[in-house]
Amino acid sequence: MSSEVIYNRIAMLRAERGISRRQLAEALGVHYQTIGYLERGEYSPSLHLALRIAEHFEVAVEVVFSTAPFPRIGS
Amino acid sequence: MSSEVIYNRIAMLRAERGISRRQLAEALGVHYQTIGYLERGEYSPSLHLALRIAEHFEVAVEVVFSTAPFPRIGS
DNA sequence: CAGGAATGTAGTACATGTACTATCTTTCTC
DNA sequence: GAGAAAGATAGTACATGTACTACATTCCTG
Repeated sequence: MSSEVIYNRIAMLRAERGISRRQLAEALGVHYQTIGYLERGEYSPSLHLALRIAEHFEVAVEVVFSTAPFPRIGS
Repeated sequence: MSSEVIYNRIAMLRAERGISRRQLAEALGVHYQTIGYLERGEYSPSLHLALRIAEHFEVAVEVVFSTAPFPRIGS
């Protein structure tokens, strides 16, 4: 029961960098559908994958993932 | 195959604060054996648990977990 | 219109994370 | 020495994360 929702900004970070899910998946070495599942919130990644995603975007884990919803862009 | 090793400093943080595994487990709402498994490296936590652990110790996720081994105390 | 790129949906299969119980050591303290 | 506290080991059961395949949809471009 580790079932609380985790919010993420993968889609935003991806949009910001202008890369597709497939490109991100390839860079991370995971299946491209896995990125889709994460962005849609169907489940949250393992810690290992989360660390690699944050590392790939060169940000802290908390910048990408949070137990609380991220604020909208206009603060 | 999210099977790469993740290192953690849970035992150190716990020692620093002088709390037992059971106390930490209780504070986090997980089974005390789960903390044991994590400290022994038998597996790494879910992202949700990792976020809660970092939050509990009031540090960033990367302070507690890393894909690379943590340096020993005498740097 | 044909075709490709990006995304969504559906479903199977397998590995891993977590809970839980029980038993064992070791260490500390009375 | 008895008992408690902390930790280790072993094993079962179940939920979730990831891979993978196939197909549908939308949008863009030649």
